Amino acid sequence: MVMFPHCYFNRCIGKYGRPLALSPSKLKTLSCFLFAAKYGTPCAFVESNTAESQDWDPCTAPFTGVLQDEDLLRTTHISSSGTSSNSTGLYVLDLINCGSLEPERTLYSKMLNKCTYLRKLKQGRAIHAHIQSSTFEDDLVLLNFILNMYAKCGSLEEAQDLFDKMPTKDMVSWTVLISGYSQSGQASEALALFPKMLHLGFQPNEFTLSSLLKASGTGPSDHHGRQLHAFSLKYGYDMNVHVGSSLLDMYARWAHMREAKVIFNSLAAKNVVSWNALIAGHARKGEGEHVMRLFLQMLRQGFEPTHFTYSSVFTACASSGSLEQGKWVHAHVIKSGGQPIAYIGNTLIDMYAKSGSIKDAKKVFRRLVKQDIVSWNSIISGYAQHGLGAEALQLFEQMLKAKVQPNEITFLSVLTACSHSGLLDEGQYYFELMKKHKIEAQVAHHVTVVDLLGRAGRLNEANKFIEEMPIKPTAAVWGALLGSCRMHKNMDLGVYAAEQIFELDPHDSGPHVLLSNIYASAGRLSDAAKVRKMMKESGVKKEPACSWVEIENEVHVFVANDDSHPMREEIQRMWEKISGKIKEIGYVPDTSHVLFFMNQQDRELKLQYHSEKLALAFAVLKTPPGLTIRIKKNIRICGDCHSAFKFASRVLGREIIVRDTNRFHHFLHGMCSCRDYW
DNA sequence: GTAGGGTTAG
Repeated sequence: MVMFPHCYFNRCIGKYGRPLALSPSKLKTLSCFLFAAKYGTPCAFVESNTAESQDWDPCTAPFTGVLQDEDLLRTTHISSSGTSSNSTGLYVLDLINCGSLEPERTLYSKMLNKCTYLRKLKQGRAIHAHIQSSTFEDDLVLLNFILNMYAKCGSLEEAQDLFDKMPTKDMVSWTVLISGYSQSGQASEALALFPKMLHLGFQPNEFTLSSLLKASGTGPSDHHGRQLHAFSLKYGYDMNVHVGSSLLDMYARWAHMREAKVIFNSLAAKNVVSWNALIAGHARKGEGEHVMRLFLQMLRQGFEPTHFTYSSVFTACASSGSLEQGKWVHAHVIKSGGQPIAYIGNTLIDMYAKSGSIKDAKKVFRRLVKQDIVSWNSIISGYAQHGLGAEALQLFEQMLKAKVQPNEITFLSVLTACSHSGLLDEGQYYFELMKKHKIEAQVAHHVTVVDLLGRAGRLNEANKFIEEMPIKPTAAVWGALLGSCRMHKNMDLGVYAAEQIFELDPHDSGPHVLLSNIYASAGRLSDAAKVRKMMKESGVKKEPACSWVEIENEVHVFVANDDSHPMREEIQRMWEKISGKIKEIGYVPDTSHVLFFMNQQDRELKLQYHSEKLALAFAVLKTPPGLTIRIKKNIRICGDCHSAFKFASRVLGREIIVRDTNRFHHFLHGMCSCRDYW
């Protein structure tokens, strides 16, 4: 390499345009540039962290970075770990024509790697162009670097193009392309390369297999994954910890947890990734207890959880609503210290919101160093689920002020907030606002608008809205209308909506029950019976209702009419006590939500043992007076329980929070936060 | 020397 004369350092200028004197001592801390490409764009600089004043030689110092900007090049100090900061504040001007330096091959590769890591496609392209006019034009290793740069920067077209034109390819070339497709979500393209490479005589290695397996975890069917599994077994790759982890992750993504577990157990050497993949699989299925068990097991075996682990654990806590467990794990994160809160902050917000503590969710949100789109969406959605519509809308406006671009999820949360708080005008306003932000309304957005109009009693408008939808209405859209018809006792439109649903999704029990209830409350008992019969004949089954409460870190599950609980007699006595007290202050059992063909007494009896009531009675037995009771349900709370809980919050003098599949209900002083919208 | 696996909002 040509020696780089020291006078070139004078071309470096400081932050405010003044020449920057780079004394040998400064060279120790500041970076200086070494190379400028003919085209002016790509530049590398070296960090003199190994330098010792005069002995330091810029030509032999290790490369650690690439200059980033185009014309006026502002260098970003890049530490050897690859993270960047602006600490040097060094500006470099006019690097063009500073010499006819011919870069070394390693220089190209280092620069390409930095472009790849920093996702600098433009600079990468310039380096590619430069290489094409050099003697390294056909260098396989350098071409692989370039290929990797295009693939990682998301330009799969350029990657594929280069791959096709490469005079020779090796396993790395194939793996780079496969992983590129796999990482950019183009699973089918990645998987299609597998037979091609076999055909050309290339044997996938552990790297290739991992990438292919990742693709099959998100691909169109688990068929490819099983094929790859067989291949791994044949060549003994299944024992490799990387391939093994990928295999287990692939099965976990297909929710084949039994197979995932078998692979996990068979792994001689497990690592954090294997644990994370297994935990994430169970977390995706909402198996909270299982996740907690695995997490503890992992700790006991001396593995250090990463932010991936915590994210999955919090996701699991969010879906089971285990506030105590979530808090415990949160404390564990803080105690263990090492985990950057930024990575897991968003899952924490979600966990607290879904476990019923919106206050803690807000606290975490406020403390985040940087609030990104996911943070905002999580907190807005949290407020929406708790029926705090005004607060959710306020946050949304704050988000716009903070110049964070909302996406379709943001708007869905905003619309849900309006729907859960009965804010009709606001809902319509924000639905229109989506167009301004160039976000296309999806089915889910339309559902919330139908819901909003329907609840407000504007059923015909809601129907008209559905008719004029630019996309095909789904069962969920008609379901929103049907629910509103039930609420406002509009039988004709309700029947019409139900018919649409039965065509689109004949196996859902919800609409059948709603329709039969609509008939029943209109006095059309024979029609109601017909719907029930239809349900029975077509094998439509209702999901068994259950509720659960968490007491002292343990989850207790209750099923309707459950008489298997060891404390059932005490629980029943407690409910009777509560029931007596609330009847005194005006509670009247609302039997219209129960099967209409029962007599009044049977209906009341049936209602008494609704799972949420059992859960409430149990919680009252097991917790000190005054403490907030948190109950979770796997279906929506029924009208009678809703009414009973309002009275119960008064006679018990404590807050009861119920999370159902739709939202949160905070019962306090005889009222509910949903203001009877649910 | 270049290639691989694990999170988050609906």
